[in-house]
Amino acid sequence: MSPRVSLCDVPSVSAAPASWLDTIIKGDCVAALEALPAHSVDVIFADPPYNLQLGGDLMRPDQSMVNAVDDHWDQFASFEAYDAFTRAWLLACRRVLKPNGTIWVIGSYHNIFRVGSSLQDIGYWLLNDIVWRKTNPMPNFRGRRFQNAHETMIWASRDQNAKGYTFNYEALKAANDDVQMRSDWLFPICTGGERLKGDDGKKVHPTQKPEALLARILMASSKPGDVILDPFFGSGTTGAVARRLGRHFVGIEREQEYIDAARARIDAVEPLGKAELTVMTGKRAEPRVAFNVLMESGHIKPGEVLHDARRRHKAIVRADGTIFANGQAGSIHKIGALVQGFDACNGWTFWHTDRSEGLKPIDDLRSIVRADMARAS
Amino acid sequence: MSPRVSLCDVPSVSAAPASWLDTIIKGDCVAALEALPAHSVDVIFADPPYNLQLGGDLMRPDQSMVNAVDDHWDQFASFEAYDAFTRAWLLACRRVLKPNGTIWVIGSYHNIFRVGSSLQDIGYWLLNDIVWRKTNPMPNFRGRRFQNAHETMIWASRDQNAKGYTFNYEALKAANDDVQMRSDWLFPICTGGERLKGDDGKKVHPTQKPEALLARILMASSKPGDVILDPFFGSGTTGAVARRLGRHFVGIEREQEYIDAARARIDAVEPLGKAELTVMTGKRAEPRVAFNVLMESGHIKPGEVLHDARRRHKAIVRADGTIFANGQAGSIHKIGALVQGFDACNGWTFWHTDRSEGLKPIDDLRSIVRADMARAS
DNA sequence: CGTCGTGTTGAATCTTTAG
DNA sequence: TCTAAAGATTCAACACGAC
Repeated sequence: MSPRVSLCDVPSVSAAPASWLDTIIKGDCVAALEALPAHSVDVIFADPPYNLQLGGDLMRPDQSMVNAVDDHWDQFASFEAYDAFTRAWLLACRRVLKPNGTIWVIGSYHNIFRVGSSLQDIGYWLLNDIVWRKTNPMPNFRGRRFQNAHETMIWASRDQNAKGYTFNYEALKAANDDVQMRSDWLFPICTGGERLKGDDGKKVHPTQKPEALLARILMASSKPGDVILDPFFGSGTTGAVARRLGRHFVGIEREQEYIDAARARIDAVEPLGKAELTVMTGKRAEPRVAFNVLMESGHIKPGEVLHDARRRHKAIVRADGTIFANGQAGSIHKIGALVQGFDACNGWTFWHTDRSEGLKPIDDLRSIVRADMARAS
Repeated sequence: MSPRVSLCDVPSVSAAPASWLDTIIKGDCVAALEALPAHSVDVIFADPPYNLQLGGDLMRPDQSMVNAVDDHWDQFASFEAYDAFTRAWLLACRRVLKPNGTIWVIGSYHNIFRVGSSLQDIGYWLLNDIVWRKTNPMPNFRGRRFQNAHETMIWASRDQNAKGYTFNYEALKAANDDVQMRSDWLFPICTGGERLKGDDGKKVHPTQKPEALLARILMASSKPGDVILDPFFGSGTTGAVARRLGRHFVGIEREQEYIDAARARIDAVEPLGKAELTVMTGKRAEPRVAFNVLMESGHIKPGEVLHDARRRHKAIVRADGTIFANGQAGSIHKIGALVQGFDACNGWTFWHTDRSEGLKPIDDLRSIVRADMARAS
């Protein structure tokens, strides 16, 4: 845990393990990075402040308050200030990165465009942007925007012409039902037993990342024995996953509270054996097809009339993806319930198209769309 | 199709349709934008050059050549040159945008970070970043990166404090099986019969966007009759979808070949009828009905007791249109908040009448009054 | 031991109108 | 251009107690 190590330009294939390996360095990330040897790190994962720029409090519809990220470390005076901060830590990271090393940075639309531009300006070479799709994101409570259901990660090499960075293409493909791993990943946010909580039962860190996300990142872009650096260590997810996967880690963190929690967490991790390190991960099911998908894919057209199985009721499809009957518009479920006088209805089985083959439930069309999607992917 | 129209600052509610509506303007996009009146456009969709920075030709494993986007319009000498270009057209767009207008920009990791930063620097306010997940993306042939399976769109308002931009939240939600629309969208890329092809059988435009994508964008963020501008019109997907959905369009394009293809394509589009285009709206769009109107119309009488849904609280209606509980009188909202100990409350859904049918929210009475008003008018 | 109902929560740039 | 008031708004998990 001593940040003061002798500077050396050896590409870190030294025999004796460095003293800063598998430790958490307390302090400012730029200063700590500058005390590390150059070209000593294989992969960097960085989860910097997002610069959320929140206004006042936000209330849920039930009048409970949303626990906002309003910590002091997320406050920046301007885009210029945030850019200066971003450039500083990205430059310091680039110095400690091996020539064939890569960096991952995660962010939201508040900051990721600043980060991406800075990466390019500094000389990093973008390899991919990866979308983390959340299975269970927070809703948009006011109904004035789309639900913010993803975050973006940028994967970049140190230089445009960097050769030989690690990318375990074959392993990823094998783990992904023998098709290459895409740039959109589906994971739940970190909740339940994985989420670190203090004695008061409250979450230790406001933005703890799920281990599954880090596991895929490290399995994809590093090898056992590699050195993984996280300049915004927080609750230590990067360290915990690195240790479990047989990688070395270096964390940098300013807050003692986070350091203590991270160290205890990492100490409790049982590293996997060599055999188990081969491969993991897999595809998550995602069969949901909403009614608008049927329209957008051309299987149902605006103006078409839908019937129930006995032709007692009918409804007209509109371009916005709602259907119209009895003077009211709404979802296939709502209108299905309305015309029957019920509280609820499964519109997929209730409503039918009436074409040359006769009445067919619209659920049949959904099956076709699902088959198309499966064949295409 | 005359780019030279007289400059006017009228907010475009002029009686006679402007001559540039539903036309394709030939020329440089910044010059053409500067010839349009200020504050005249509701929604902009822009698909700018991606600045792809491709090195040499890309070969598939079978040594066939990938038909990369290497047109001259996609060549920029440096990030600085691309940024200057980006700022210029984004500034010109901002001038023609109505105060409550919004802009969509689509891009890939090559350019979207430059675009997003420029949007923020210029003063646009980011509303969402939307991920277009492709069901059938091009594979990564080299196996050195993740399959690039998505593109990113940024949705932004003209200013941070812009009020009243169009977002058809309720319709999107209804079409999405009654859950709010997320920021990750799944669509196939444009292929098959939809893809414009020349006499030689080759695709007319290298990056033709699918109509389904534009349809969701326009259904989400515009109304029938709105003006939709596309400064990089290309093969005219924006115009074709706008026409079909009953919106006006303005396209700007430099290449005569694209203009010809787009015009023929748009001319063949059959606009949908008014009924199919009606968008489902929620309570926000309903005329305001104050509580005292319920009393004046006899739907609620002074002295009646209101309850919350679980009969935990009650209040008495007074002749002046206030209600009384816990020793205080005030609006249905204020007293609803008071009895619950909250800062705010929607009294329309909180308070219920208790008559022969049991508890019913007073919002139901408001619906009846609205229906009466509609019938009378 | 389940099931059901209730309550809590997560990186959030989250309203509109009248006066 | 202010402020105050009206009024609109949530999805997937998890935890916990009751039964």
